[in-house]
Amino acid sequence: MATSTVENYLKEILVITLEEDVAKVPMGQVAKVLGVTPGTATSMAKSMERDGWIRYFPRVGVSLTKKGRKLALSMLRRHRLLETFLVETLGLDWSEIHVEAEELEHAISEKVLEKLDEFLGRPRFDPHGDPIPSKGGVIHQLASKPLSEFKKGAGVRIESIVDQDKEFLHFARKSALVPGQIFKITGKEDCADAITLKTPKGKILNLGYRSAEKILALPCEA
Amino acid sequence: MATSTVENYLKEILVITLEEDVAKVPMGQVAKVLGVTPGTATSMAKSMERDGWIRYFPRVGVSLTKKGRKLALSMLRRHRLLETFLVETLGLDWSEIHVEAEELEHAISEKVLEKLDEFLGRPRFDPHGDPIPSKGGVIHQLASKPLSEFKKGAGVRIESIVDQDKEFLHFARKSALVPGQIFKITGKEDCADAITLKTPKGKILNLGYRSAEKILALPCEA
DNA sequence: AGTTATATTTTGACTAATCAAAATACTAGA
DNA sequence: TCTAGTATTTTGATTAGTCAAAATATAACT
Repeated sequence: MATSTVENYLKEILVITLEEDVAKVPMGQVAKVLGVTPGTATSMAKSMERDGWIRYFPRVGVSLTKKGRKLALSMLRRHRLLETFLVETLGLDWSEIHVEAEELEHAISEKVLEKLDEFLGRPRFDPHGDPIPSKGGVIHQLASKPLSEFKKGAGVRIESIVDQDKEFLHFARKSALVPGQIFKITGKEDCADAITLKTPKGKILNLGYRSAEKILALPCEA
Repeated sequence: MATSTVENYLKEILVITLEEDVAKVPMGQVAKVLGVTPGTATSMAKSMERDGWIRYFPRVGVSLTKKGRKLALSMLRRHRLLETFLVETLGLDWSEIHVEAEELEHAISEKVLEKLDEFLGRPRFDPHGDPIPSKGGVIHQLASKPLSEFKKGAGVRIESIVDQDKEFLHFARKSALVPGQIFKITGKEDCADAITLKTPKGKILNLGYRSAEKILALPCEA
C-alpha cells in the first residue's frame, strides 16, 4: 500500500515523463514539483525504490517501474475525473479545482471512482483538455494544446490552426506552420511575449503569444 | 491545523459524548473506537491537549474544548453530507458508505462541501436518519430510543441504525428496517429475547434483542 | 586542464503516530 | 483493610516524511 506522499511522487514523475517525453526525471525537478528540498527527494527515491515503485539512478534521476506507472496512471485518472466533477457538477471555478482534486484523489476509492465516472458519462477529457486515463491505465491520444502552452525545449507537431483570418493563414503557410510540420521550441520569453521555433532543417521562426495561441500542436520527438 | 488523525479522535470523542451523554470519555473507550492501543490514546491525548483540542484529566478521561468541539462538529457534518451524496447521487450501497466517507471527510474542503450541500438541496438528515450538523455547528439530536425499549402494541418510526457492520446493514435494508419506515410492535417476549414487528401492510418481522438494541426509533401512530 | 557553478547526496535532527510491554494507580470484593 | 483484577500511564523503539547544512560529484567555461 502506498502512502499519499508516495502517490504524489509517482503522479508527478509520470506527468513529467509524459509532458517532456523523457525516460529519467532528475531529482532536482522532482524536488521542485513536489515542493520539498533536494535531500528529501533523494531519500524518498531510495525508499520508493526499495518498495518497487521506481528505479533510482544515483546522480541521474528516477523512472517508474511497471507497478509504479500503474499506480501513477490511476492517480492521474482520479485527479482528472475529480476535476471534471468539480467543474461539471458542483460548478467550481476553474482556478480552484486543481488544489481540491489534489486532496481528494488520495481519499477516493476505486469503487466510488467508478460510480463517479458513470455519473459523469465517462468523459475522456478533463476541463483543461487533458486526457483521462482509462480504468485499465491506458492513456489515449494526447489532446492538442496551443503552442503557447509548451515549454522551452519541447518538440511539437502542428495539429491545427484555430483561425480563419486570410492574412494569418497565408502567413502560416508561408512559415511552414501547417499540420504535420515538426518544430522544436528553442525560446520562450514570457515577458517579451514571444516564442521561438526551429524546424529540423534549422530554420528559425518567431511568434508572438497572440499568434501562438491560435496554433494547436501535439508533443513529439524533435 | 489538525492532522486527519486528530480529526478522527475529535469526531469519535464527540460521537461518544453525544450518544452516551457523558462529559468525559475514558481513555480505554477512546483507544477502542479508534482501534489503537491504550498507550497510544494517552499520548495522543497529551499532544491534543497541548494543541488546545481537548482537556485531559489523567486516569479519568478527555473532553472537548470549544475549539475541539467546533472541529468535531465540522467533521460530523462532512461525514454525513458525504454519506448522503454517496447514496443519493452515486447510488452506492448503504452498507459501503461509512468506510468511504471516513476517508473523504478529511480531504474535502469547506468550499467544496458548501457546493455539495447546495447540490444535494441542503439535507438535514443523512441516509441513516442521523442529523447533519449545520454549517454553524448546530445539531438537532432526536429523542429516539432503541426498539428494544418500546412496549408491546406501540407504533414506531425507525430513525437510525446504530451499527456500521456491513452484514447487519445489509440485512436491515432487506428487511425494510430503514429510516422512515413505520412498524407496530406486535409481540415482545422478554424471556425468549425476541420482538415481533408488523408493517402497516401486515408483513411480520422477528428480531432478537441484540439487533433491536441497534435500531433507534421514535414513537408514532401505527 | 583548472576553476567555478550547479546538482545531488549525506548527515544529523526533528515531529507525528504508532506498538509492546513494564509500571503504576484505582476499584471492588472478601 | 488487604488483595486481585482492571484501567491507565510510562518507557523505549519504530516508521514515514521532512529540513538545514555540509560534503561530494558533475558540467561548463575559459
